[in-house]
Amino acid sequence: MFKALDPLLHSELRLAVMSLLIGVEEADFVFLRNKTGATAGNLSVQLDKLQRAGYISISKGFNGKMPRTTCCITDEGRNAFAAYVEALRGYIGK
Amino acid sequence: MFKALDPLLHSELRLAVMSLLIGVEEADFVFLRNKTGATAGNLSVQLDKLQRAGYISISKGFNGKMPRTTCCITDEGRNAFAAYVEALRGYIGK
DNA sequence: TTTATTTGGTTTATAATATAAACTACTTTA
DNA sequence: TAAAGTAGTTTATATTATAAACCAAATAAA
Repeated sequence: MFKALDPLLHSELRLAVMSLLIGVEEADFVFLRNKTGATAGNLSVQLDKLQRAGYISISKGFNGKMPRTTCCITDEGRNAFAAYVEALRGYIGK
Repeated sequence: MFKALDPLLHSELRLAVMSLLIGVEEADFVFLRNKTGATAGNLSVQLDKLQRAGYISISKGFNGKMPRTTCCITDEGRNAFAAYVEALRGYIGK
């Protein structure tokens, strides 16, 4: 009845990030920060966790002279997100 | 887009408890422990938090000679649960 | 030109949380 | 009456989330 909820996704900010990334090809740090309203520090930490989990890939480059961190959801991330949503339904119905 | 998720409900065990309570008149400690698979200690702590938040009411009595803790969701709890589910939809779609 | 200020982050210290282990109090069984 | 079980609570610990502090480079202002 109550399947375990992936603790990596059961986190407000990480879930928001995954939710954003699932709908796009890729997204950069500033975009994610703006959309989520998170502080840069918090976002940095949570992106790192998602990357370590293999749920997203992060690449660093430059936009002109400014640094640019780009994130992209992985297949593993997509699957984990789908499984999380499915598990959640056991808690919230529908 | 991403509404804040009530931290009191964004917790696996507390959410499971609320999910159970929303469907019944009342439920006792042992029932909740069995259904959620939680340890008694963890359940005790989380029920206390839900009560302090006003999301459930707890009454203590006896079943014959054995102690019996009965829980019941409050209107506030119902509303909070509904709001939480609604907010979640902003993250997981549908 | 040097001195703020802004941008795009990371590191780290702290507070909050979740959880199990240890404990209490009582009952039932052998 | 000793041991085991029931129904919990308390508390110690590990994990987490978060913001504050920091860093390096770019740009704007004096």
